[in-house]
Amino acid sequence: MLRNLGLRVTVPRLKALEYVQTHPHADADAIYTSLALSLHGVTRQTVHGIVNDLTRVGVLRRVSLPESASAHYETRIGDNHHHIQCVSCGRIEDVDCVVGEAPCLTPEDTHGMRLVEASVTFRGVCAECEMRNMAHEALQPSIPLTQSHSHARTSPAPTSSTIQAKR
Amino acid sequence: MLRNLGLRVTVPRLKALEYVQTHPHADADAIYTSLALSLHGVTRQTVHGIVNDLTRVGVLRRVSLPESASAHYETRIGDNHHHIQCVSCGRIEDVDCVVGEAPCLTPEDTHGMRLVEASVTFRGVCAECEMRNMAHEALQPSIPLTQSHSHARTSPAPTSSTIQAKR
DNA sequence: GCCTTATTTTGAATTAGTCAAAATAAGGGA
DNA sequence: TCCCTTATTTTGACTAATTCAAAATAAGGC
Ligand SMILES: [Mn+2]
Ligand SMILES: [Mn+2]
Ligand SMILES: [Zn+2]
Ligand SMILES: [Zn+2]
Repeated sequence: MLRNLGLRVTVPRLKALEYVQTHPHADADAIYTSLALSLHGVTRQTVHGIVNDLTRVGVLRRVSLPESASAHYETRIGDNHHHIQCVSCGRIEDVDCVVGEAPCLTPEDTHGMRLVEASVTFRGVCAECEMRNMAHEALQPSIPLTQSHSHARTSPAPTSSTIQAKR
Repeated sequence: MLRNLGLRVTVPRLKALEYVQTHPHADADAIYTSLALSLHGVTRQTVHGIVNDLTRVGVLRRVSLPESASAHYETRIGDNHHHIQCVSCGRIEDVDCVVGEAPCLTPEDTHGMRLVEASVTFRGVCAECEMRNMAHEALQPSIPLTQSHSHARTSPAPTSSTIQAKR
């Protein structure tokens, strides 16, 4: 499978590929952690090399989301799909193209740019996090919204380049 | 303006704000470079503190794009707009909401998540880069697509979690 | 003008990832 | 099956963006 793409078949590559197949949207670190279990001396660099190679030849797709520090990888390629991510726990799920066909959105004004692609990411709160957050609210009576944020810069708030979605 | 938001009015804050107003989508480093010109001892930490504070109180909006390492900031807030970014030089322009109103997209299946927002980023190649690339192509005859990527991991290719856009 | 406390400065740490040279192993040909 | 070339992995160092924490400074209410 890798052979005819000009890549040598190695244990790290096979294990990494298998992991991503069973764990869609895994990031380099998750893959590394998994490989480290079975192989003794794998390093993060190895994993980065692997995902770069596999992405280049088209076996993997690199999924880079806004607000998300690390890149994620998946084997579901070829079909154009979007993603929805929980703003609380970071969990990612696939979302089929909203409009349908692959070319799905076009802006009014491209500012003279040749449009290459449109990236759509939905953000939300998953059921588990919703539940957990409710529990927390019960404990923390009412959040002091206009808190005069003392010394500590408390805001880990995920503000983003996003638009309100219809519900 | 900052005062009644509970923030003290300081020189770094005013300068940073002014810079972002005149340079939409500036990142922390650009702001820092600008401030460093007039103020002598400003540090990057100061800038990060400022953009965090201003983002928290809603004076700035943090724009985080896929494939983009650093966050960008703008004063155009409240209206829901998207962005188009040149994949070659990173230049960012505003794009009005494609669908119109603020709630603009909804996925078929939210996988049980409460939808919070939808982030849409267009990617393209700006006129200048298009021109520059053409010049390069003239020099580099035809790109050997199936290059047996020797030792060097050559791919700085910006693969992304995106969908092909209609042209 | 003083004092409290928010803000900035100083200094260090973290995370995701890249770069390059040396060691190792894949797999095509003998 | 063994060998050799060269791709891949390992080792080790480094960058960029950002955060954390303690000490120094300055805003602005009194
Ligand atoms: Mn996916
Ligand atoms: Mn904008
Ligand atoms: Zn969640
Ligand atoms: Zn450009």
